Amino acid sequence: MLDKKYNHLDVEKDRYENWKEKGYFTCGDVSKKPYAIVIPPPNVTGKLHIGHALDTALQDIIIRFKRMQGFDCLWLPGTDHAAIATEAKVVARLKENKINKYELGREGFLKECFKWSDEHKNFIHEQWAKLGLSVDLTKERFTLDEGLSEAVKYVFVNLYEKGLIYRGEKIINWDPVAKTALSNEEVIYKDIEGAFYHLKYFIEGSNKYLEVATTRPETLFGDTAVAVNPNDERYKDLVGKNVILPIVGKSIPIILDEHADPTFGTGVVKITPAHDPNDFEVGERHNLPRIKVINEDGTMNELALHYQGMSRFEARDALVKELEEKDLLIKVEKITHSVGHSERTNAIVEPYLSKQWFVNMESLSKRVLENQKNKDTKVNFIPPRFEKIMNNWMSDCHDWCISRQLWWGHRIPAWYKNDEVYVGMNPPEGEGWVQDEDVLDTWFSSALWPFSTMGWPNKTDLYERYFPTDTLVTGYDIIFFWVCRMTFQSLEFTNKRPFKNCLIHGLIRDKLGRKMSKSLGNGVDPMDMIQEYGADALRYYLTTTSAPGMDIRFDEEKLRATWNFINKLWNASRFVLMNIDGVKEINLDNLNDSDKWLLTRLNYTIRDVTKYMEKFEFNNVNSYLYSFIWNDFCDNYIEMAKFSSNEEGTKSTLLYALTAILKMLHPFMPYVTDLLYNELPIKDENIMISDYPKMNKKLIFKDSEEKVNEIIEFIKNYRNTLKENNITSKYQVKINFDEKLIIKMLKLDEKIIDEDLKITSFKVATKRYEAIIYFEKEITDEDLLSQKKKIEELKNSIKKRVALLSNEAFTSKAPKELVEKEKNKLQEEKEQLEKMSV
RNA sequence: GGGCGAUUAGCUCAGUUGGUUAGAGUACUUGCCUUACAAGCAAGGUGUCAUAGGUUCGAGUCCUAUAUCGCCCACCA
Repeated sequence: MLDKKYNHLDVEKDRYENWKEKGYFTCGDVSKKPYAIVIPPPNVTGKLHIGHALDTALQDIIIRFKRMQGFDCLWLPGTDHAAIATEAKVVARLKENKINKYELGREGFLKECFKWSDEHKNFIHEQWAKLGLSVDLTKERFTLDEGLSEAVKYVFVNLYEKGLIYRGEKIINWDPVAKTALSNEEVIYKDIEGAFYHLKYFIEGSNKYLEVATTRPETLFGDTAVAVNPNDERYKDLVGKNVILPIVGKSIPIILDEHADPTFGTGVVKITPAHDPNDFEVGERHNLPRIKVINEDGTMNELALHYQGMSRFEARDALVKELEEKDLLIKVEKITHSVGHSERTNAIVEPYLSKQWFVNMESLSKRVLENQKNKDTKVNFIPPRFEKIMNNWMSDCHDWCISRQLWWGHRIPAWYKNDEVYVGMNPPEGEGWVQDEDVLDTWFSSALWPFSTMGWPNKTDLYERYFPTDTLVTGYDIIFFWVCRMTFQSLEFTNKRPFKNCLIHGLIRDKLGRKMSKSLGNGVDPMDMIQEYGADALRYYLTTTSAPGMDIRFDEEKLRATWNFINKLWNASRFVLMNIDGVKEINLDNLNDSDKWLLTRLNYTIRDVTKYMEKFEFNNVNSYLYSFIWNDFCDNYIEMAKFSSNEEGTKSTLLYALTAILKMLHPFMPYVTDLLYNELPIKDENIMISDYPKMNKKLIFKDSEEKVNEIIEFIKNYRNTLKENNITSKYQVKINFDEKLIIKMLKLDEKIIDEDLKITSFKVATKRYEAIIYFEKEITDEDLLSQKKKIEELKNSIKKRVALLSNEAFTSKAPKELVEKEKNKLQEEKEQLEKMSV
C-alpha cells in the first residue's frame, strides 16, 4: 500500500539504476522505425545549471514519448572539451598550487586537463541520473575522442583542399589573458566608462595642429597615418601634408579615406592598422605599414618607447599625463562606449594583427540559405520565427577564425618547414617538419557533433540508421554559435541537414526577470530543487510553464504547486488501488453513465495530448492533462465512483483511466509514474516501454457525456444556491427527477418531499433537472436581489443572442454550425428563464 | 542603425486556422477534518486584453501607427 503522502526522495531513489540495468535506454531494435536526438554536449567545466535541466528534460520527454509510441530511440549523450573554457579552469586550478602551465609543458598540462575532464564527466553523469534522463550511455561520446578527432581532421583537411580553409594575417580578437585568438561570437560587448582623448597632431613644418580624438591613446605608437574624409572641406588644403606623431616625433601622412566620418568628432581619425580592424582596412587601401606596439599579454613593446613593459591601461594613464604636461592634450571627454570582452576570461579584447587559420564562409553560408528554401530538406525551427536568426547570420557572416593559441583541443593538422606548409591527416614524411602549435576553436568540433558522434566519416551502422537526426533541442542563445555551424558543416559533408526539427527554448531568468549569473548570485541549482521537490516536479514545471521559445521566470511557488499536483496524482492512485480489489482484467462492457462520461473525457484528452506532444507544445499538453486529471478524474469522477465502486465497470474504468494517465505523464515525470504503474494489477514489464495511449472511438459516449455534464452543472448550481442563501442544515427539497447520482452526491435522500410548502423556496434548474428548495427563512431584500440579478443576467444574454441571430449579416456569413449553436443556446436559455421565474 | 519578442486578473503565465459571456496556477473571501488527498474539498469575486486607427457580420487573435520594457546583430576613431 502506498504511503499517505507523496515523498519524492523515496520515490526517486534507486529507480534510475534499475532502468539502466534493464537496458531500456539502449537503442537498436531494427524492427522499429528509428528516432534520434543528440544531446547538446555540456562543457566539462562545471556543474549543470537550471538551463541544462530544461534542455535535457525536453529531450527526455520527446525520447520517452517516441519510445512509447514504438520508435527505436537513440538519445546520444556526450560532453564537450570546451577548449578555452576548460583550459582557463585548469590554469586557475594549477595557479592555486602555484603551478604555471608553461612549467608543466604541453604534455603535462594535457594530462591535467584530462584529469579535470574525467572528474567532470562523472559529475555530469550523476546529474543526468538525478534528472532521470534516458540517454543511451553505451553510445556516449566526447569531442576529444579518437573517432571525433579523426572527423575533425578529415573536415579540416578537406576544407583546406577545397580552398575553404586558409591561413592569413588579419586583425582578430585577441584575449590577452588566455593569450589566444577568439571568434567574433566569443566576444561579448559591454558598455563601460571611457573617455575621448583629444590630442594635438602638429602639421609638419607649421605651428598648426589637427585635433585627433581617440579612446585608445596608447596605440598612437602604432599610428601610420591620420585620415580625413575626401568630402570634408575643412581639411582640403592639408592633403599631401604630414603630421608629427606626438611623443614619438615621427612624420606620418594625412590621407583621404571614406572611413573618416566628417560628422563625428573632429572628423580626423588616427590610423593604427595593427590594432584596429577598420584601420587595418584603411591601411590595406593605402598601403600603410602595420606597426604592432602591444605584446600578446597586453603589455607595451619596445616601440612604445619608455612605456615598454607597462600594461595597456597603465600606459594609457601615464601617456595621457605626459601628453598633458607637454601641452599635447586638448581635452578629455568622458563617454560610455561598448568594449569587447572575452566570453571566458572577461579580459578586454585586443584587436590584434596576427597570423591565424580561417574558414571562408561565403559558399558554406550560401548553401544553408539555399537549403532553407526547400521545405523537404530544411531545418524546421520550432517556433518558426527562429529560422530568421539563422538566416540573418548566414547572410552576413565574416570568415571564421578557427585557430586558438591553446593546448587543450584538436591540434591543427598543419606542418611547416621553412616556407612550406603541409596539411594532411598524418604528419608529412621527411625531416624538419614542425606541427602547428595551435588547436581549433571548440565549436569547430561541436559543429560536426550530429554525425561525428555516429562514426562519420566511416559509414557505420549507427550513422546509416540514425542520421540525419530527428530533433535537436537547444536555447536560442546558441543558434549561431552552434546550430548554424552544424547546419553548414552537415550540408557540406553529408549533403543532408543535421536534424529535421530544431526545437528552441528560452532562457531561465530569476524571479525578477534578470539573467541568472554568478555575479548576481541569483542562480538556481537544479540539484537543490530536485532535493526539495523532486526531479519529476522540476521537469514538469520547467517544460510546461511557458509557450515554446519564451523565457521562463523561475518561480519556486509554481514548482511547489507542481509538487502538489504530483501529490494529487499520488492520492488519486491510492484511491484507485484501494478500490480495484479483485480486478483481473479490464472489462468495459457494463458501464454506467459516469463511467462512460469519464472514458469519453479521457479519450478526448488522449487525442489532444497526443496532438500537442507531436507539436512539442508541452504547455498545451499540460493544460489538457492537468484539468483532466484534477477536475474530471479527481473532483468529478472519483467522487461519483464512490457510489458505484463495487461495480465491475467502475473498477475497470478507474484502472483503465489511471493507466492512461500514468502513461501520458510518464515522459514528464518518469519516477513517480514508474512507481505507481508498478502497483497496478494489470501492466506491462515497465511503463517506459509500454504503449502510449491511443484514442478509442468506441469509448466515446456522447449521450452519457451530455447527461453527466448536465448533472455536474446541476450539482454546482444547487450547491451554489445553498451557499449563496446561507441554507445550512434544515431544508427540504422537491425534485422532478429520479437521477440517483444527483441524489447521492447532494445527499438528498432524507430531504425529499412530495408536496409544495408555503415557505421560502429557491429553484435550481437545468434543462432536465429541477429542484425546489424549501427553507424556513424570511426572504430578505438581498435574497430577492440576488435572484433578480440572475434573472436579469439571463435576460440580457437572451437579448444579445436574439440581436445576433436577427442580424442577417451574421446568419448569412457565419458558418452554419455556429448559427445552429447559437440557436440552441438561445432555446436553452429561454427554457431556463421560464423555470427560474417562479 | 537593422531585426526579434513582450505588454491579458494583485503576481506568474496560457489563449489553436478570427466565432461572439477571455482561462490556469497562485493570492484573496466564505464554509467544510465529507475514511484518496487540509500540500485537500465545496462555493465565490476578480480584466477598458498597452494606446489609437483600420479590415470584418464578428478582433485578445489580422493590418497600420504609437508608447513602454527586454533581447540579438552591426557601429562606436
